Amino acid sequence: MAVELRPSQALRLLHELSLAQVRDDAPDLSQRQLAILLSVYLEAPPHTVRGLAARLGVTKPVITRALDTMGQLRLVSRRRDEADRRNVIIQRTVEGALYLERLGDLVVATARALPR
Amino acid sequence: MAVELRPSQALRLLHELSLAQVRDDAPDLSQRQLAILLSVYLEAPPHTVRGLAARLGVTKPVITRALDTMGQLRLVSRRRDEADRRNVIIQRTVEGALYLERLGDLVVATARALPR
DNA sequence: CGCAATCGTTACGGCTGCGGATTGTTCCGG
DNA sequence: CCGGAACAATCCGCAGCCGTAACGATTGCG
Repeated sequence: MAVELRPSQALRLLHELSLAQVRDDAPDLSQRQLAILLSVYLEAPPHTVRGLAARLGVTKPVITRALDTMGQLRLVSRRRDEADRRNVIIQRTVEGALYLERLGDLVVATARALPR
Repeated sequence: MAVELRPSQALRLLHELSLAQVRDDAPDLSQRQLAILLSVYLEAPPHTVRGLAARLGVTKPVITRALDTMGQLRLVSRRRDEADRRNVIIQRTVEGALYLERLGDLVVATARALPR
């Protein structure tokens, strides 16, 4: 067990985070998009459309569309799997890593400012 | 300073939370809706449409629409301010309190399970 | 070698939320 | 008492995401 947190603190944390997200008009990702992004960056590659769909419990078009959107934002990129050209490998990008780095820092800073 | 958390832990926390949210097909609120809900439940009343709009930095129709949606979900309710009948007072509900209670517990449980 | 299976994408109709402008009601100052 | 200000709701056209059902490309089994 690592992070001790009371329910009231948890809700305050979510509150501050949601306010921060809403205010700065960054291209706020949907819950699904964020889940995909975090899966790609935190779990071991390779990542495929089918694998992500199974991981999230959603259909494949959901993944394809989310990748379209996040690809335009340069948060992820796609590449054909040359070993099996039916597959598409989802890859990380510098912009995506930066996005998550700033997001992580925001959470840390917000958590640190919580009343005890 | 209360809650110590490293960036990698923060991202893992978000990852687990987003996966949980995506999987159970609960009526997942948008970021804005969540921000409104948390403002209503964590900040001191009374809450008005105008006040919430200013708090979030969005226009009033955004608040009205979000209240429509969350009102149908019974997460909040609306009442005319009898003192100034131009105002609408946003009120908490049992269902809303329960929703946030479960959400807070989920965050706590997820945080507790994070690797040190 | 052909044919079913797999994989990702696209097409379609529908739903929801958005911003901006407008409306109807209520309040208040002159 | 009345005209403007304040407030929330509604209307409008638009953009994004949804689920289902197709589709084209690729693979590998029989």
